[in-house]
Amino acid sequence: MNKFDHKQNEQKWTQKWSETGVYDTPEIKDADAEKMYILDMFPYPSGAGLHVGHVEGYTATDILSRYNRMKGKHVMHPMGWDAFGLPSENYAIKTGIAPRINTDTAIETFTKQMNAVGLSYDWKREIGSHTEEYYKWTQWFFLFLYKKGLAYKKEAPVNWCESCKTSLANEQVIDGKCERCDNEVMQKNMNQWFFKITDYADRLIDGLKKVDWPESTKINQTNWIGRSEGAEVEFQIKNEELKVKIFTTRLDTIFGATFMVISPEHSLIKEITTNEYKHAVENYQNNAKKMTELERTSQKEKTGVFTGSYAVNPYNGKEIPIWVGDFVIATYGTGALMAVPAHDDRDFEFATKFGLNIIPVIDNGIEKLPSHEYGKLINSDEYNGLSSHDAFEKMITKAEKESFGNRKVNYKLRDWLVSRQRYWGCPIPVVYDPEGKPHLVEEKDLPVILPDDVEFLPTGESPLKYHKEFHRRVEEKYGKGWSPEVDTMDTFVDSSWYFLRFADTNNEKEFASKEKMDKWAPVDVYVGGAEHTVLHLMYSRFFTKVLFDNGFVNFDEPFMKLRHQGMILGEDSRKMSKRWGNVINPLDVVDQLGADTLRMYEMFMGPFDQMKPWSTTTIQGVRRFIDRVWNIITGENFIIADKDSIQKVEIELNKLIKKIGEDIEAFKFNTAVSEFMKFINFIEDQKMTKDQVNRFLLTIAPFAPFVAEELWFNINKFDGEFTKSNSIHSQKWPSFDSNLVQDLTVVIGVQINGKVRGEIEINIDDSDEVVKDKAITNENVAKWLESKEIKKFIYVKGKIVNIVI
RNA sequence: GCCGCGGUGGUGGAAUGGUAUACACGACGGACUUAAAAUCCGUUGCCUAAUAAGCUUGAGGGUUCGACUCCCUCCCGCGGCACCA
Repeated sequence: MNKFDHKQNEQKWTQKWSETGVYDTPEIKDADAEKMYILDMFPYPSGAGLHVGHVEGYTATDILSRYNRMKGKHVMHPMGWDAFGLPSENYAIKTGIAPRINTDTAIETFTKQMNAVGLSYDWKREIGSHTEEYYKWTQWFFLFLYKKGLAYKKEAPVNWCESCKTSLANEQVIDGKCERCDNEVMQKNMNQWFFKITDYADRLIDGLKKVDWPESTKINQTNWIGRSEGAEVEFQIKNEELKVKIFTTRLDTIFGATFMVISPEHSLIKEITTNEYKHAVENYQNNAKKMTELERTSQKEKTGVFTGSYAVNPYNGKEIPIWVGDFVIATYGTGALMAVPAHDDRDFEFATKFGLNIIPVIDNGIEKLPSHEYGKLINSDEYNGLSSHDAFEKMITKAEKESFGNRKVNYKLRDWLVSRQRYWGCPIPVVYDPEGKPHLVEEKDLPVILPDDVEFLPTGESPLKYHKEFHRRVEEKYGKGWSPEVDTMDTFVDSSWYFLRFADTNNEKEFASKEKMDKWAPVDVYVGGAEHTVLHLMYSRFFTKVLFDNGFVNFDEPFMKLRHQGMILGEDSRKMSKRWGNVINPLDVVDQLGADTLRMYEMFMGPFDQMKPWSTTTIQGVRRFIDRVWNIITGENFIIADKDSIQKVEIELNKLIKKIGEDIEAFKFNTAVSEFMKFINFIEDQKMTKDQVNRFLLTIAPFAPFVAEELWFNINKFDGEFTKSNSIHSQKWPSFDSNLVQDLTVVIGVQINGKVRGEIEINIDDSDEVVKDKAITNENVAKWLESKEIKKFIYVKGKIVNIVI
């Protein structure tokens, strides 16, 4: 058996495709031409190079892109680099190699590897978030958001690792610990820049209705935003002019409020604490301050201290003690809550520990307290007997009328902190005057250039702080005493708009022209890992909505259809990692078995979005399949003259073409590959016409572009000259004849009382009577029917017969 | 704890109301070979002498002529959020 020479062919075709521009994005001149924007989440170019997980997602979008090009759509399928980021900076600290140098090296490697896998990117549209041409516009977005009132600076607590001497992003805090050194993360107040994403909370929830995304991703985002509807109610402090405001979603339970708890950071603590309890409260506050987030949330028991003060319930005038407890979160709601121990777990725990009253006020048929279900009110004076819902309405009406409360919606979502005390990121386009007041850099002066020659000092502070030229630039322009912002932006800012830049990569006047964005955006199909279900996807949606509101784009959701690839595990079913020694390098696979094999194997492994382990034996089977395709088609006398078209082959080929098209569109690549295998099993002892072979090759071309191109070229010759227009990847997707894909005769099962007892061959148009006759006279069926009465006869057309006896 | 996804042969999986186990891997038997590899042919859910009967989609119940598929209860695994009032 001959083998497909993957090494020689892959090298040859990669070069020819690139030279002839087979994958260039077409210019849309014809306004009616249907466009298709297919995008992968752009990768961080790490020194480790491409891994098999990348290849899975990229192969899927590649198949989709090739298929849609063949379907005559104008496809844009670009690739770029999310190049700023911490790993490169850490590597630089360790080795002294500047981030720009190791990043560019990694990009070169990635590009080579992607080409080796046969990915059909339009490299003419390549972008990198670390280039001046790109980050000029990232800075422009900062100015834009500021001008729209959506960027502001304030002092706020940030995650701080004392050992690394740096602030950390939320996503770099794993279970309360620093991801790099495993030290517990502290909260530290710093003056930081924020984007006001909370203004868009409701629209970020509502917009999810109109996109085709995995349900779990939508739910994750909705939960992250954490909208909850309730009420704010003010409680008067007994014997004081002060009021404490609480937030509750269960106003209906307010008659069951037997105490109040406020967070240790609450601003009123000083004023309401009585002398008797002052010492204890201050102690408690100091303790809370010292604790890390992790210590505070992982305490087994509730803790708290009494302030000595009482709050007056506005509904019944009852006085309830005010406690301080660290389970109350200062930044959520009002930082104070009314505790209803009969109907809330935490309040119940707290009340039990400190011997506070527990009064049930909801009858929901559950004996055991605490009970959360809604029900009818009890122990609630004039509200007794009302449903929870009606009571809420009546109570809120009273509160609004007497102005001690109002309806309120709260969100878990916080504004987006974008300042990072790091070097390898996009500089924030802000300068400070001698008084320390911030001023925006003017648009015409962008970009604020990130210097390359920084020193990495062991202090952990932003290296830009000590870069003399970076400061001198500002003083020269603005005057003595002026200084630059030395923090850089979160890399998620870079990736919040990159998909728009692809539409117009060389634009020097705008981040992208409206005309080109209208043509290409939004992204039609977006593929990437499930680890981005919240942050990147939500930030991009936020940016898009701001642009929509300001007339830059005519859509307000950036990614219409989204799919996540499942993680590929090591052969031992563990996550691939150096530690387990189970890492598969896709380039080794390309070298040994070829790119077509790697691509088809990764598609064959299982459902696209599911986690699945690598198998070095199963992939051999896929290589065998590629070799069989090669052997059969190059075999002597396999291809027969056109006039002798074989009907049997024609039917199977038409079915194949139909099924593959459907599977690609449904992201069911695993079943598509098995269909190809079935077809090859079938065709082995058949012959095909040249036209049939061509149509088969066209169908498999998106999956195995190298072997398909080689066979296509060998069969069709083209006078030995390869051009863009005679590439198999420039051809039309074959059509199928719907009359041929419908079987005329089928074999169906005959069941008796639901158990299959025999099978019969029927004509698809056979009448019920004919089928019944065939069924009951069938040998295997007849013996079960002897001396039995047929109670019911069911025939589902072309599917099954069931006889009830 | 809450929310979501999943559980099918020895293994990855197919089938989303109609013949469960397609396709592939592995295993076993055979051909070719001095031999091995490669390749090719056959068998392969369990039980069984059997191509007979019976059993089988995490467990139990229900709806239906018919359930991997729909409904209820429970168990297990994975992911996300997590003292959010």
